[in-house]
Amino acid sequence: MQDGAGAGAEGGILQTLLAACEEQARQLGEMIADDDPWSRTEHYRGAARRLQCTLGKALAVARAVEAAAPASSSRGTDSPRSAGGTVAAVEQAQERQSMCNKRRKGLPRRTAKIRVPDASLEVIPDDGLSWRKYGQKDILGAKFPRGYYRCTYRKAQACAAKKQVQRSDTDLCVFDVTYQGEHTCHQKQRATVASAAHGGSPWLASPSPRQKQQDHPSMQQLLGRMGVLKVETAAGLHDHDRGLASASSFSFPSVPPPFHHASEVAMDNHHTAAAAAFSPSYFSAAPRCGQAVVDGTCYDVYDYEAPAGARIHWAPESSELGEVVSRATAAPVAFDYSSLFHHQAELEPHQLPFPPFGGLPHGPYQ
DNA sequence: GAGATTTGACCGCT
DNA sequence: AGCGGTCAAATCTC
Repeated sequence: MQDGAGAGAEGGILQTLLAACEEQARQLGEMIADDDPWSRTEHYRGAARRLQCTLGKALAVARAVEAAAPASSSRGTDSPRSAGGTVAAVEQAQERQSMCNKRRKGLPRRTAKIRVPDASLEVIPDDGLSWRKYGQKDILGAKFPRGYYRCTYRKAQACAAKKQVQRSDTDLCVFDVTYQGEHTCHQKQRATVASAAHGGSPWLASPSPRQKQQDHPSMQQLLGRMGVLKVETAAGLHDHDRGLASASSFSFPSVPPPFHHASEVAMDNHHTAAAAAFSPSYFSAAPRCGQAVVDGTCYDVYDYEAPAGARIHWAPESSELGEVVSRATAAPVAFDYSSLFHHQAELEPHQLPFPPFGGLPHGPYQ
């Protein structure tokens, strides 16, 4: 392992830069939390630019560190990057736990981080699929237990899909959701959502899951309310109609990382000042791939793992910050959400931690 | 009573 | 040996 003074100095710089990123991201979050999100576009843009500037510096340092590190850096052992900053350290600790799980099972795993605005909330958005809890475990080093879920139709339709839900230690508003295996069942996701509106489907362990399901809109419900998708980029605004057809043409332009895009989703419901942003960003080792704010409830969706071959270039197998940064910098990509739906052989829509916009006219969601 | 959740015990991997 | 993942009986909710 490279442990030279140069790498150490770069690690210190990286730590400083990432700390600045964290602060700027926090400021951006505070702006978003303000009352009138629609009149603060310029503030968002300014904050995003500052964040982009700082992240650009951090990326340059990370690239240098990555270039200096051996190609075969192990993920399970200590690496020089691990001392590079608090974010990286936390992510690496999470990665260690995750890798322990990966070694156990060969099934593909995808991890999403879902943010809720209120740390007191005990449930996270329903993903539209029906899950049954089969276990809960206290995880070493984790403040919160991990819940184990599998598809409700495991026996009826031999569906092997599973997921694990664990609240983040560092941010009570964040839930780490790990999906494992694929849904081979034919459960009607949208129907599930409809049933949730009438009493809910079980999703998370909570004192009264059936009751609480009514109190929080599912991601499917959130997206179902979306009328117009306004994608705001540095070049301006683009409107997209709802539905799969739009999702198919929903492709962000290629811009230099780290702050590729900022987008907003307008809702057709007047009384819900709702906005959603989709911005693959790199201020976290787990890039956010989606966010929705509905009825004052904000949901961030991250995804930092993907099945091999899936066109999620910012989702390396290892979520070590250094690797994320390196790949993102070395090969800037146009994040193409449509690829998630086009390449079904590689990544089925129902494998996603959240449903496609407006649902699917065909396929597993029917 | 059916179906879902809880929870302690067990299994298997590292 | 320690830990994460799963099982299954007990319990809960509707």
